[in-house]
Amino acid sequence: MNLPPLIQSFVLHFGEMGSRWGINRTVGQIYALLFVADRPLNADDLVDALGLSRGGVSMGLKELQSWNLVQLRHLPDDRRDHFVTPDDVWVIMRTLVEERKKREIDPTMTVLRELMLQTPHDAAEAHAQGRMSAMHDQIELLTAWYADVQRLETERLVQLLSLGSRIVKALEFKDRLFAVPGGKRESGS
Amino acid sequence: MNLPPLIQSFVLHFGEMGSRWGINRTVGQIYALLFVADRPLNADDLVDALGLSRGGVSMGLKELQSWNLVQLRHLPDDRRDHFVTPDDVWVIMRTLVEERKKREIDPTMTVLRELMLQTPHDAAEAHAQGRMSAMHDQIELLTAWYADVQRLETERLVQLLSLGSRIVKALEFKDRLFAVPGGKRESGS
DNA sequence: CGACTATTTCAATAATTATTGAAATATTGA
DNA sequence: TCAATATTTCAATAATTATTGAAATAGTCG
Repeated sequence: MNLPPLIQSFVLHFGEMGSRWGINRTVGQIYALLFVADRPLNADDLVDALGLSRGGVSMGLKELQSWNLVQLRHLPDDRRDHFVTPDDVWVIMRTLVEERKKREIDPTMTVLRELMLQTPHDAAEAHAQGRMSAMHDQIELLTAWYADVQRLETERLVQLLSLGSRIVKALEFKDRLFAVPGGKRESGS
Repeated sequence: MNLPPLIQSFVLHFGEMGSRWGINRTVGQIYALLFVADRPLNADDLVDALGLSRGGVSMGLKELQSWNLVQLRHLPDDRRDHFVTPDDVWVIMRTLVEERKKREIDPTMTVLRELMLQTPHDAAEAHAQGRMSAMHDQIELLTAWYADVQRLETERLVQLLSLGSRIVKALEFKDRLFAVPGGKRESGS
Protein backbone atom coordinates (compact mmCIF):
# COMPACT_ATOMS: atom_id res chain seq x y z
CA MET A 1 0.00 0.00 0.00
CA ASN A 2 1.37 3.33 -1.08
CA LEU A 3 -0.51 6.25 0.44
CA PRO A 4 0.08 9.35 2.58
CA PRO A 5 -0.25 8.46 6.28
CA LEU A 6 -3.51 10.32 6.91
CA ILE A 7 -5.22 8.66 3.98
CA GLN A 8 -3.70 5.28 4.76
CA SER A 9 -5.09 5.33 8.30
CA PHE A 10 -8.54 6.14 6.97
CA VAL A 11 -8.39 3.47 4.29
CA LEU A 12 -7.16 0.80 6.69
CA HIS A 13 -9.88 1.64 9.17
CA PHE A 14 -12.58 1.35 6.52
CA GLY A 15 -11.13 -1.98 5.50
CA GLU A 16 -11.30 -3.25 9.07
CA MET A 17 -14.81 -1.94 9.65
CA GLY A 18 -15.96 -3.48 6.38
CA SER A 19 -16.88 -6.77 8.00
CA ARG A 20 -19.10 -5.01 10.55
CA TRP A 21 -20.79 -3.07 7.78
CA GLY A 22 -21.51 -6.10 5.65
CA ILE A 23 -18.88 -5.41 3.01
CA ASN A 24 -15.45 -6.94 2.70
CA ARG A 25 -12.08 -5.38 3.31
CA THR A 26 -11.36 -4.81 -0.37
CA VAL A 27 -14.61 -2.98 -0.96
CA GLY A 28 -14.17 -0.93 2.20
CA GLN A 29 -10.70 0.18 1.18
CA ILE A 30 -11.71 1.04 -2.36
CA TYR A 31 -14.62 3.09 -1.17
CA ALA A 32 -12.56 4.90 1.44
CA LEU A 33 -9.92 5.89 -1.06
CA LEU A 34 -12.44 7.08 -3.63
CA PHE A 35 -14.20 9.08 -0.93
CA VAL A 36 -11.13 11.07 0.07
CA ALA A 37 -9.49 11.27 -3.35
CA ASP A 38 -9.29 14.70 -4.93
CA ARG A 39 -9.70 13.32 -8.43
CA PRO A 40 -11.41 10.41 -10.18
CA LEU A 41 -9.42 7.19 -9.85
CA ASN A 42 -9.16 4.27 -12.26
CA ALA A 43 -8.59 0.60 -11.53
CA ASP A 44 -4.82 0.96 -11.95
CA ASP A 45 -4.74 3.77 -9.40
CA LEU A 46 -6.57 1.56 -6.93
CA VAL A 47 -4.34 -1.45 -7.59
CA ASP A 48 -1.22 0.68 -7.09
CA ALA A 49 -2.47 2.55 -4.04
CA LEU A 50 -4.07 -0.37 -2.22
CA GLY A 51 -1.97 -3.30 -3.40
CA LEU A 52 -4.98 -5.34 -4.42
CA SER A 53 -5.33 -7.63 -7.39
CA ARG A 54 -6.77 -6.50 -10.69
CA GLY A 55 -9.73 -8.81 -10.37
CA GLY A 56 -10.41 -7.80 -6.81
CA VAL A 57 -10.62 -4.15 -7.78
CA SER A 58 -12.92 -4.98 -10.66
CA MET A 59 -15.26 -6.94 -8.41
CA GLY A 60 -15.12 -4.34 -5.67
CA LEU A 61 -16.03 -1.56 -8.06
CA LYS A 62 -18.84 -3.65 -9.45
CA GLU A 63 -20.25 -4.13 -5.98
CA LEU A 64 -19.96 -0.45 -5.13
CA GLN A 65 -21.74 0.37 -8.37
CA SER A 66 -24.53 -2.05 -7.51
CA TRP A 67 -24.93 -0.09 -4.28
CA ASN A 68 -24.94 3.18 -6.24
CA LEU A 69 -22.12 4.34 -4.02
CA VAL A 70 -19.70 5.18 -6.81
CA GLN A 71 -20.20 6.70 -10.20
CA LEU A 72 -18.43 5.96 -13.45
CA ARG A 73 -16.68 8.97 -14.89
CA HIS A 74 -14.74 9.41 -18.12
CA LEU A 75 -11.80 11.74 -18.45
CA PRO A 76 -10.82 13.44 -21.74
CA ASP A 77 -8.26 11.54 -23.79
CA ASP A 78 -8.34 8.54 -21.49
CA ARG A 79 -10.48 5.57 -22.28
CA ARG A 80 -10.11 3.91 -18.90
CA ASP A 81 -13.05 3.95 -16.50
CA HIS A 82 -12.62 6.32 -13.61
CA PHE A 83 -14.71 6.42 -10.46
CA VAL A 84 -15.85 9.02 -7.99
CA THR A 85 -18.12 9.20 -4.95
CA PRO A 86 -20.69 11.99 -4.73
CA ASP A 87 -19.31 15.23 -3.29
CA ASP A 88 -22.27 15.67 -1.00
CA VAL A 89 -22.18 13.44 2.08
CA TRP A 90 -25.96 13.77 2.40
CA VAL A 91 -26.41 12.24 -1.01
CA ILE A 92 -24.22 9.37 0.13
CA MET A 93 -26.21 8.90 3.30
CA ARG A 94 -29.49 8.83 1.41
CA THR A 95 -28.12 6.19 -0.95
CA LEU A 96 -26.81 4.13 1.94
CA VAL A 97 -30.14 4.17 3.77
CA GLU A 98 -32.06 3.35 0.63
CA GLU A 99 -29.84 0.44 -0.32
CA ARG A 100 -29.69 -1.00 3.16
CA LYS A 101 -33.44 -0.77 3.41
CA LYS A 102 -33.74 -2.60 0.12
CA ARG A 103 -31.45 -5.41 1.27
CA GLU A 104 -32.08 -5.63 5.00
CA ILE A 105 -35.68 -4.56 5.55
CA ASP A 106 -37.81 -5.01 2.44
CA PRO A 107 -37.40 -8.80 2.21
CA THR A 108 -38.50 -9.17 5.81
CA MET A 109 -41.52 -6.95 5.26
CA THR A 110 -42.55 -9.11 2.33
CA VAL A 111 -42.34 -12.23 4.48
CA LEU A 112 -44.19 -10.57 7.35
CA ARG A 113 -47.00 -9.49 5.03
CA GLU A 114 -47.33 -13.05 3.75
CA LEU A 115 -47.37 -14.53 7.23
CA MET A 116 -50.05 -12.08 8.35
CA LEU A 117 -52.43 -13.57 5.80
CA GLN A 118 -52.19 -17.06 7.25
CA THR A 119 -54.69 -18.44 9.73
CA PRO A 120 -53.12 -19.53 13.01
CA HIS A 121 -53.91 -23.11 14.05
CA ASP A 122 -53.42 -22.77 17.78
CA ALA A 123 -52.75 -20.32 20.57
CA ALA A 124 -48.99 -20.42 20.04
CA GLU A 125 -49.31 -19.49 16.36
CA ALA A 126 -51.84 -16.81 17.19
CA HIS A 127 -49.43 -15.27 19.68
CA ALA A 128 -46.58 -15.49 17.20
CA GLN A 129 -48.66 -13.80 14.55
CA GLY A 130 -49.42 -10.99 16.98
CA ARG A 131 -45.71 -10.48 17.57
CA MET A 132 -45.00 -10.46 13.84
CA SER A 133 -47.77 -7.96 13.39
CA ALA A 134 -46.24 -5.66 16.01
CA MET A 135 -42.88 -5.93 14.26
CA HIS A 136 -44.46 -5.25 10.90
CA ASP A 137 -46.34 -2.19 12.11
CA GLN A 138 -43.28 -0.74 13.78
CA ILE A 139 -41.09 -1.15 10.72
CA GLU A 140 -43.86 0.30 8.58
CA LEU A 141 -44.01 3.38 10.79
CA LEU A 142 -40.23 3.84 10.68
CA THR A 143 -39.92 3.36 6.93
CA ALA A 144 -42.90 5.59 6.21
CA TRP A 145 -41.31 8.27 8.36
CA TYR A 146 -38.06 7.95 6.47
CA ALA A 147 -39.79 7.93 3.08
CA ASP A 148 -41.38 11.18 4.12
CA VAL A 149 -38.43 13.10 5.50
CA GLN A 150 -36.19 11.74 2.77
CA ARG A 151 -38.12 13.96 0.35
CA LEU A 152 -36.99 17.09 2.13
CA GLU A 153 -34.21 19.20 0.70
CA THR A 154 -30.98 18.56 2.53
CA GLU A 155 -31.05 22.03 4.03
CA ARG A 156 -34.45 21.41 5.58
CA LEU A 157 -33.41 17.93 6.72
CA VAL A 158 -30.36 19.35 8.48
CA GLN A 159 -32.55 21.95 10.14
CA LEU A 160 -34.88 19.23 11.34
CA LEU A 161 -32.03 17.12 12.71
CA SER A 162 -30.31 20.08 14.32
CA LEU A 163 -33.47 20.80 16.22
CA GLY A 164 -33.23 17.39 17.86
CA SER A 165 -35.72 16.76 20.61
CA ARG A 166 -36.51 20.45 20.78
CA ILE A 167 -38.90 19.56 17.99
CA VAL A 168 -41.12 18.16 20.72
CA LYS A 169 -41.89 21.65 21.91
CA ALA A 170 -43.28 22.31 18.47
CA LEU A 171 -45.11 18.99 18.68
CA GLU A 172 -46.72 19.89 21.96
CA PHE A 173 -47.74 23.13 20.42
CA LYS A 174 -49.15 21.30 17.44
CA ASP A 175 -51.19 19.06 19.75
CA ARG A 176 -53.14 22.10 20.65
CA LEU A 177 -53.32 23.29 17.07
CA PHE A 178 -54.59 19.99 15.64
CA ALA A 179 -56.48 18.70 18.68
CA VAL A 180 -60.01 17.53 17.95
CA PRO A 181 -62.22 19.38 20.38
CA GLY A 182 -63.75 16.77 22.66
CA GLY A 183 -61.54 14.16 20.95
CA LYS A 184 -60.49 10.78 22.35
CA ARG A 185 -59.05 10.72 25.84
CA GLU A 186 -55.59 9.21 26.42
CA SER A 187 -55.22 6.24 28.73
CA GLY A 188 -51.55 6.75 29.71
CA SER A 189 -49.94 8.93 32.41
CA MET B 1 -36.68 -28.47 13.15
CA ASN B 2 -39.99 -29.03 14.85
CA LEU B 3 -42.22 -25.98 14.75
CA PRO B 4 -45.69 -24.90 13.60
CA PRO B 5 -45.55 -23.73 9.95
CA LEU B 6 -46.13 -20.04 10.64
CA ILE B 7 -43.37 -19.90 13.21
CA GLN B 8 -41.07 -22.06 11.13
CA SER B 9 -41.32 -19.70 8.17
CA PHE B 10 -40.47 -16.76 10.38
CA VAL B 11 -37.56 -18.55 12.02
CA LEU B 12 -36.12 -19.71 8.70
CA HIS B 13 -36.37 -16.23 7.26
CA PHE B 14 -34.53 -14.71 10.19
CA GLY B 15 -31.87 -17.35 9.81
CA GLU B 16 -31.42 -16.47 6.15
CA MET B 17 -31.40 -12.73 6.79
CA GLY B 18 -28.89 -13.18 9.58
CA SER B 19 -25.92 -12.85 7.26
CA ARG B 20 -27.20 -9.53 5.91
CA TRP B 21 -27.72 -8.27 9.43
CA GLY B 22 -24.26 -9.22 10.64
CA ILE B 23 -25.32 -12.17 12.74
CA ASN B 24 -25.18 -15.83 11.82
CA ARG B 25 -27.99 -18.21 11.00
CA THR B 26 -28.00 -19.81 14.43
CA VAL B 27 -28.29 -16.50 16.24
CA GLY B 28 -30.98 -15.31 13.85
CA GLN B 29 -33.07 -18.41 14.38
CA ILE B 30 -32.71 -18.35 18.16
CA TYR B 31 -33.72 -14.72 18.29
CA ALA B 32 -36.68 -15.22 15.98
CA LEU B 33 -38.04 -18.08 18.05
CA LEU B 34 -37.62 -16.23 21.33
CA PHE B 35 -39.32 -13.21 19.81
CA VAL B 36 -42.50 -15.05 18.84
CA ALA B 37 -42.60 -17.54 21.71
CA ASP B 38 -45.43 -17.18 24.18
CA ARG B 39 -43.28 -18.30 27.11
CA PRO B 40 -39.63 -18.19 28.20
CA LEU B 41 -37.55 -20.87 26.48
CA ASN B 42 -34.52 -22.73 27.76
CA ALA B 43 -31.56 -24.13 25.84
CA ASP B 44 -33.20 -27.54 25.50
CA ASP B 45 -36.32 -25.98 24.00
CA LEU B 46 -34.16 -24.23 21.43
CA VAL B 47 -32.14 -27.35 20.64
CA ASP B 48 -35.33 -29.36 20.15
CA ALA B 49 -37.20 -26.72 18.18
CA LEU B 50 -34.35 -25.61 15.94
CA GLY B 51 -32.26 -28.76 15.68
CA LEU B 52 -29.05 -26.97 16.65
CA SER B 53 -26.22 -28.29 18.77
CA ARG B 54 -26.02 -27.65 22.50
CA GLY B 55 -22.87 -25.60 22.14
CA GLY B 56 -24.29 -23.59 19.29
CA VAL B 57 -27.31 -22.59 21.34
CA SER B 58 -25.10 -21.64 24.26
CA MET B 59 -22.91 -19.44 22.08
CA GLY B 60 -25.90 -17.92 20.30
CA LEU B 61 -27.54 -17.00 23.57
CA LYS B 62 -24.30 -15.52 24.83
CA GLU B 63 -24.06 -13.33 21.75
CA LEU B 64 -27.67 -12.22 22.05
CA GLN B 65 -27.08 -11.36 25.68
CA SER B 66 -24.01 -9.33 24.75
CA TRP B 67 -26.30 -7.37 22.43
CA ASN B 68 -28.82 -6.97 25.25
CA LEU B 69 -31.41 -8.46 22.93
CA VAL B 70 -32.51 -11.26 25.25
CA GLN B 71 -32.98 -11.40 28.97
CA LEU B 72 -32.30 -14.23 31.35
CA ARG B 73 -35.36 -15.34 33.26
CA HIS B 74 -35.81 -17.95 35.95
CA LEU B 75 -38.95 -20.00 36.36
CA PRO B 76 -40.14 -21.36 39.70
CA ASP B 77 -38.92 -24.90 40.48
CA ASP B 78 -36.69 -25.02 37.42
CA ARG B 79 -33.04 -24.23 37.68
CA ARG B 80 -32.44 -24.04 33.97
CA ASP B 81 -31.87 -20.62 32.41
CA HIS B 82 -34.77 -19.41 30.37
CA PHE B 83 -34.73 -16.52 27.95
CA VAL B 84 -37.16 -13.92 26.69
CA THR B 85 -37.10 -10.89 24.42
CA PRO B 86 -38.69 -7.66 25.63
CA ASP B 87 -42.44 -7.47 25.00
CA ASP B 88 -42.19 -3.95 23.64
CA VAL B 89 -40.86 -3.74 20.09
CA TRP B 90 -39.79 -0.15 20.72
CA VAL B 91 -37.53 -1.28 23.51
CA ILE B 92 -36.03 -3.77 21.08
CA MET B 93 -35.52 -1.11 18.44
CA ARG B 94 -33.81 1.22 20.88
CA THR B 95 -31.45 -1.55 21.95
CA LEU B 96 -30.70 -2.45 18.36
CA VAL B 97 -29.87 1.12 17.40
CA GLU B 98 -27.73 1.64 20.46
CA GLU B 99 -25.74 -1.55 19.98
CA ARG B 100 -25.24 -1.04 16.25
CA LYS B 101 -24.09 2.49 16.91
CA LYS B 102 -21.62 1.19 19.47
CA ARG B 103 -20.20 -1.38 17.05
CA GLU B 104 -20.56 0.28 13.65
CA ILE B 105 -20.29 4.01 14.23
CA ASP B 106 -18.42 4.84 17.43
CA PRO B 107 -15.10 3.26 16.37
CA THR B 108 -15.13 5.26 13.14
CA MET B 109 -15.88 8.47 14.98
CA THR B 110 -12.91 7.84 17.25
CA VAL B 111 -10.64 7.38 14.23
CA LEU B 112 -12.05 10.43 12.49
CA ARG B 113 -11.47 12.58 15.55
CA GLU B 114 -7.87 11.40 15.71
CA LEU B 115 -7.27 12.06 12.03
CA MET B 116 -8.72 15.55 12.33
CA LEU B 117 -5.92 16.47 14.72
CA GLN B 118 -3.17 15.64 12.23
CA THR B 119 -1.54 18.22 10.04
CA PRO B 120 -1.85 17.51 6.33
CA HIS B 121 1.45 17.45 4.44
CA ASP B 122 0.17 18.27 0.99
CA ALA B 123 -2.90 19.26 -0.98
CA ALA B 124 -4.11 15.67 -1.32
CA GLU B 125 -4.03 15.13 2.43
CA ALA B 126 -5.69 18.46 3.04
CA HIS B 127 -8.51 17.52 0.70
CA ALA B 128 -8.85 14.13 2.32
CA GLN B 129 -9.01 15.70 5.74
CA GLY B 130 -11.79 17.98 4.54
CA ARG B 131 -13.77 14.98 3.36
CA MET B 132 -13.25 13.18 6.65
CA SER B 133 -14.36 16.31 8.45
CA ALA B 134 -17.57 16.44 6.42
CA MET B 135 -18.22 12.79 7.23
CA HIS B 136 -17.50 13.39 10.90
CA ASP B 137 -19.80 16.38 11.14
CA GLN B 138 -22.62 14.58 9.39
CA ILE B 139 -22.43 11.53 11.63
CA GLU B 140 -22.22 13.80 14.65
CA LEU B 141 -25.41 15.55 13.61
CA LEU B 142 -27.23 12.26 13.04
CA THR B 143 -26.11 10.68 16.29
CA ALA B 144 -26.82 13.82 18.30
CA TRP B 145 -30.30 13.86 16.81
CA TYR B 146 -30.85 10.26 17.76
CA ALA B 147 -29.44 10.75 21.26
CA ASP B 148 -31.98 13.50 21.66
CA VAL B 149 -35.13 11.85 20.33
CA GLN B 150 -34.16 8.56 21.98
CA ARG B 151 -34.88 10.23 25.31
CA LEU B 152 -38.52 10.72 24.40
CA GLU B 153 -41.16 8.41 25.78
CA THR B 154 -42.24 5.89 23.19
CA GLU B 155 -45.65 7.47 22.89
CA ARG B 156 -44.12 10.82 21.98
CA LEU B 157 -41.64 9.18 19.64
CA VAL B 158 -44.44 7.42 17.79
CA GLN B 159 -46.30 10.71 17.54
CA LEU B 160 -43.22 12.34 16.09
CA LEU B 161 -42.70 9.57 13.55
CA SER B 162 -46.37 9.42 12.61
CA LEU B 163 -46.21 13.07 11.77
CA GLY B 164 -43.56 12.34 9.14
CA SER B 165 -42.64 15.26 6.94
CA ARG B 166 -45.70 17.15 8.09
CA ILE B 167 -43.40 18.19 10.91
CA VAL B 168 -41.88 20.60 8.43
CA LYS B 169 -44.97 22.73 8.57
CA ALA B 170 -44.33 23.11 12.27
CA LEU B 171 -40.69 23.80 11.49
CA GLU B 172 -41.58 26.57 9.06
CA PHE B 173 -43.79 28.01 11.71
CA LYS B 174 -41.00 27.75 14.25
CA ASP B 175 -38.68 29.63 11.88
CA ARG B 176 -40.86 32.60 12.37
CA LEU B 177 -41.15 32.04 16.11
CA PHE B 178 -37.41 31.79 16.73
CA ALA B 179 -36.15 34.00 13.92
CA VAL B 180 -33.67 36.64 15.05
CA PRO B 181 -35.00 39.93 13.72
CA GLY B 182 -32.43 41.19 11.23
CA GLY B 183 -30.53 37.88 11.75
CA LYS B 184 -27.90 36.40 9.44
CA ARG B 185 -28.71 36.08 5.77
CA GLU B 186 -28.49 32.66 4.09
CA SER B 187 -26.09 32.15 1.19
CA GLY B 188 -27.79 29.23 -0.61
CA SER B 189 -30.85 29.18 -2.87
C1' DC C 1 -10.19 -5.66 -39.62
C1' DG C 2 -6.41 -6.22 -36.33
C1' DA C 3 -3.43 -4.72 -32.74
C1' DC C 4 -3.71 -2.94 -28.51
C1' DT C 5 -5.59 -1.81 -24.07
C1' DA C 6 -9.08 -2.21 -20.56
C1' DT C 7 -12.19 -4.96 -18.03
C1' DT C 8 -14.44 -9.04 -16.43
C1' DT C 9 -14.79 -13.73 -15.34
C1' DC C 10 -13.75 -17.68 -12.93
C1' DA C 11 -11.27 -21.73 -11.18
C1' DA C 12 -8.08 -22.36 -7.63
C1' DT C 13 -6.93 -21.48 -3.14
C1' DA C 14 -6.48 -18.72 1.05
C1' DA C 15 -8.73 -16.96 4.91
C1' DT C 16 -12.41 -16.54 7.76
C1' DT C 17 -16.42 -17.84 10.11
C1' DA C 18 -19.87 -21.20 11.70
C1' DT C 19 -21.01 -25.43 13.85
C1' DT C 20 -20.57 -29.60 16.25
C1' DG C 21 -20.09 -32.50 20.19
C1' DA C 22 -17.41 -34.22 23.78
C1' DA C 23 -14.92 -32.75 27.78
C1' DA C 24 -14.51 -29.47 31.33
C1' DT C 25 -16.63 -26.47 34.46
C1' DA C 26 -20.25 -24.62 37.18
C1' DT C 27 -24.38 -24.90 39.78
C1' DT C 28 -27.97 -26.89 42.54
C1' DG C 29 -30.22 -29.55 46.07
C1' DA C 30 -29.98 -33.37 49.22
C1' DT D 1 -19.69 -32.88 50.24
C1' DC D 2 -21.54 -35.62 46.47
C1' DA D 3 -24.39 -36.77 42.72
C1' DA D 4 -27.07 -34.91 39.32
C1' DT D 5 -27.94 -31.61 36.04
C1' DA D 6 -26.98 -27.37 33.49
C1' DT D 7 -23.84 -24.64 30.97
C1' DT D 8 -19.66 -23.32 28.71
C1' DT D 9 -15.51 -24.07 26.34
C1' DC D 10 -12.84 -25.41 22.65
C1' DA D 11 -10.46 -28.37 19.27
C1' DA D 12 -11.88 -30.33 15.09
C1' DT D 13 -14.05 -29.73 10.96
C1' DA D 14 -17.61 -28.03 7.81
C1' DA D 15 -19.18 -24.25 5.27
C1' DT D 16 -18.75 -19.93 3.53
C1' DT D 17 -16.57 -16.00 1.81
C1' DA D 18 -12.55 -13.41 0.02
C1' DT D 19 -8.81 -13.02 -3.04
C1' DT D 20 -5.73 -13.93 -6.64
C1' DG D 21 -4.14 -14.02 -11.27
C1' DA D 22 -4.38 -15.90 -15.70
C1' DA D 23 -7.48 -16.45 -19.49
C1' DA D 24 -11.38 -14.78 -21.88
C1' DT D 25 -13.99 -11.03 -23.38
C1' DA D 26 -15.00 -6.40 -24.63
C1' DG D 27 -13.91 -2.10 -26.29
C1' DT D 28 -11.14 1.42 -28.97
C1' DC D 29 -8.51 3.47 -32.48
C1' DG D 30 -5.84 3.53 -36.66
